[in-house]
Amino acid sequence: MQVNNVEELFEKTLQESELTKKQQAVLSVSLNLFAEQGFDRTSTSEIAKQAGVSEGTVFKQFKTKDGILKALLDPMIEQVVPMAASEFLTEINTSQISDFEGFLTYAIKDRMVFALANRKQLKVFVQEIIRKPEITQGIADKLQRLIAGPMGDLLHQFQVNGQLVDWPVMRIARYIVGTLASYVVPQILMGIDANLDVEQASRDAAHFLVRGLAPEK
Amino acid sequence: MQVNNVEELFEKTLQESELTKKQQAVLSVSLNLFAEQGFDRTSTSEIAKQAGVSEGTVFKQFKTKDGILKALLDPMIEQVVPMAASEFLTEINTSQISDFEGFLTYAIKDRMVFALANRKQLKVFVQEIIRKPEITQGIADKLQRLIAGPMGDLLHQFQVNGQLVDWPVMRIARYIVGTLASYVVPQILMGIDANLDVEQASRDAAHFLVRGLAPEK
Amino acid sequence: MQVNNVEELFEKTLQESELTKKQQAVLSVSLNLFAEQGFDRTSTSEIAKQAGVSEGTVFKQFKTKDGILKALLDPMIEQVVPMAASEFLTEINTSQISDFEGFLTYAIKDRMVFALANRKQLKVFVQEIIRKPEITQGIADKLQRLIAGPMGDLLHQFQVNGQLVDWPVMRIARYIVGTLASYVVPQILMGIDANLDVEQASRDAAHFLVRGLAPEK
Amino acid sequence: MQVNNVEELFEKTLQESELTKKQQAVLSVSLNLFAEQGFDRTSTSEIAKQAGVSEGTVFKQFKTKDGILKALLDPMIEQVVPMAASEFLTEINTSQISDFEGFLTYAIKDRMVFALANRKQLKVFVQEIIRKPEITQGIADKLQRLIAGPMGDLLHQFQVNGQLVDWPVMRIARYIVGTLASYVVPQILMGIDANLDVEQASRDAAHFLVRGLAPEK
DNA sequence: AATGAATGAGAATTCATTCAT
DNA sequence: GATGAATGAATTCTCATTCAT
Repeated sequence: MQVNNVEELFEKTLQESELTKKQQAVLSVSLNLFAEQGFDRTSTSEIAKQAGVSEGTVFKQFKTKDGILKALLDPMIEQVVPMAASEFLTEINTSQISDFEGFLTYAIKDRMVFALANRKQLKVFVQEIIRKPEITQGIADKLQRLIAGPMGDLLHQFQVNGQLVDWPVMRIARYIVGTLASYVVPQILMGIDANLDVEQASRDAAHFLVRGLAPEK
Repeated sequence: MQVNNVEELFEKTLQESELTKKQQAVLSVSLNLFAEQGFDRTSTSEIAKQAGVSEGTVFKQFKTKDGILKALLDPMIEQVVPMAASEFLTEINTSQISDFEGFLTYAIKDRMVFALANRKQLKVFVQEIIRKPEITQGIADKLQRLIAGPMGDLLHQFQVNGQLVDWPVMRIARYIVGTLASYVVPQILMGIDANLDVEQASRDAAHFLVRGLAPEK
Repeated sequence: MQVNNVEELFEKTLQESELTKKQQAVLSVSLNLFAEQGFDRTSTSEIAKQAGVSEGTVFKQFKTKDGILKALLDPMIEQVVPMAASEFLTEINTSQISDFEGFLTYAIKDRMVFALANRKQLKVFVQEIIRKPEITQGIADKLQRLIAGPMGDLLHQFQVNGQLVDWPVMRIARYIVGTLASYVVPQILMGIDANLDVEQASRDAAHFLVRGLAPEK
Repeated sequence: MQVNNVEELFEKTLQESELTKKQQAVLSVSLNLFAEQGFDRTSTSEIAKQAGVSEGTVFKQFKTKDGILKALLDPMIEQVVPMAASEFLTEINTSQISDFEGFLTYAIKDRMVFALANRKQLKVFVQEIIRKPEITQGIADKLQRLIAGPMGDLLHQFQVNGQLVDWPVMRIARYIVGTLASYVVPQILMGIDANLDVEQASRDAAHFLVRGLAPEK
């Protein structure tokens, strides 16, 4: 997992798609504009102008303005919760991490990298979440199932191990996510400047969590 | 501090204002619509219709659509950071709280109540923050000054007391805010249903933080 | 006839009217605003604000916005053409002016003073003329009747006298009016600064006209 | 120089532009409506309806209502003063007109034709001048420079020749313009009917001016 | 007579979307 | 696939006017 070159990750994914150069430009420009000024405040004509294509071209591939949004968010959404659940967790198991702090450090670093690599998409995504309550509910359900399911099982293992306090999994998950967010959210909202040392930050966060979540005497 | 009746707090404030009934209705309806569907997706004609007034009336008092937003957020914004700094902190000192966990419990409960009482405004406020980067920067600066200033001094006292780990204040503040947010953000995003037990939640959060932030042996 | 204090002439007329102070203020402010920015670009609320009255008051006396315009122009319109025809011309006869240049000097000076005293009203009036073709036609008819009637008779006398070239009265009137306008129009359009020496200007204009309109050898 | 077919001159210019038929219709209709009822009293929806296009189309090309006005006036404005100064005056010199009356006849006829060919635009232009004092000042400055500069030199030649009275150039220019205006302004204000015999009128005007401006004995 | 909140009919302008070329 | 002129519904905002107090 490389922390570098995270910036161009989206561009590479673009180039591997079947889209023409112009359609790629539309997506790329749209992502930047949506992140900067919001979906509603970005007009399709502005997208066309900045992408150097005609107004018609914007709609040729993506049909509607919402279609562009979907094309931007769908690939990422599938990675947020599911990847956390499947690839990510199995990778955990295979690497035989039985150490809670090690697990936390790894998991937090992984999600930090993901968040930074998809900073703009996440910003757009958060906008959408706020705007559409039905989405919010859907996300909440998925999260709850994740915490109750695979993630819960994992945490439960650490509780049985005597490495994790005996609180409800929901409460534990809350603190983990909150701590992760305290590093990631400012990065997403602020923009470029942010030179977050991911290695250090994930170790710090894990350290704090391990202490706060240690079994009570 | 009353946790109940939080819902009608805004309505009461409205009635004490100098606005006519109709203008109050405009503000009240606007807050709900902005929170539900976002500022950009709410048309002034929809506001007028739901408030039972003419379109002209909407603009008579607030001049522009942004004027309505300002009328909704300004009173609250002045309470977010400053109140945390002045009234709130002095109240802490006068009540002679030398106990870190006590301090945390009180502070967290206070901000939770504030957040729940201003749930809708905060939702609208968050939308604005995301939309206008210049605002974000302003908020960030204020926060940093708060943490470096009064809040930092307070935390430093606890460090000297031997009740708080010797990490940079910024890091400590990060975890406190992150933990608080982990309770409050879902409430803000979800809507009414969520019946958070503020007393219990603030005790839980403070307890977790005290363990995570205890001085290292 | 005083050339001085021409500025306050309208204000004095106002004070002699039966209008209340507030209604006078409405008229006075309206005249200035109409002259500066045009009738259409002046809103009744702006009038109210500048006049220091409520929006309702503006309509109490004058019923409609057009009513204000009418109240401003009517008194002046009755002086433009008719006065030229009646009071003015009879005064000429009684003073026994048989000298063409004397007549011209007097007549031009009289109309110059009138124009300068009613500068703002004339500006508003010209705007109206341009806007409403039906008015234009009415004015044109009146003028033509004046020139064919009393003014024509007068000019004809000078032709019989051998002091005026034997051209159609219409043509002669054209040059007289054009020459007068060449002094007055810039004053009306420009504003205050222009300090026209009415005495000198009327003598100059008359002198030029007498030479141009002298009988051909 | 053809006096006939002046009516369709604007239409021809339109067709030679790069505008689509619909955009041409917008301009053409706008010119007529602005001239008839004034800029402020003409709504963009009325323009759209009469031009047989959608409201969106009106703004696609010209961005704003003022943009339409600009598109109508700009081409003409560049001809009013400058052309009088450059093309026009040089043409005078090359044709070796040393006769003052000949010069006047030519110049007046030229400007009459120009005014009649741009009757509607001039009407709209005059509306603008009255409305925007800052424009008025600009025009006045240009005119003054023209009269002080090339036009003044020319007039001075005639004074040296002994063909022109020894008055200040400003005064002479005033009478020339006033006399020209006395023919042209009624045409502009009245509308179509006016069948002005340009040949005859320019000869008449020049003749009158030559007499009024002859050197004093 | 005066007030000023309220009205509602438009006004200019924007914008996602379509479609003939 | 790409273009860009054209669309028309929707949006924010203005303004003359009314009316209860």
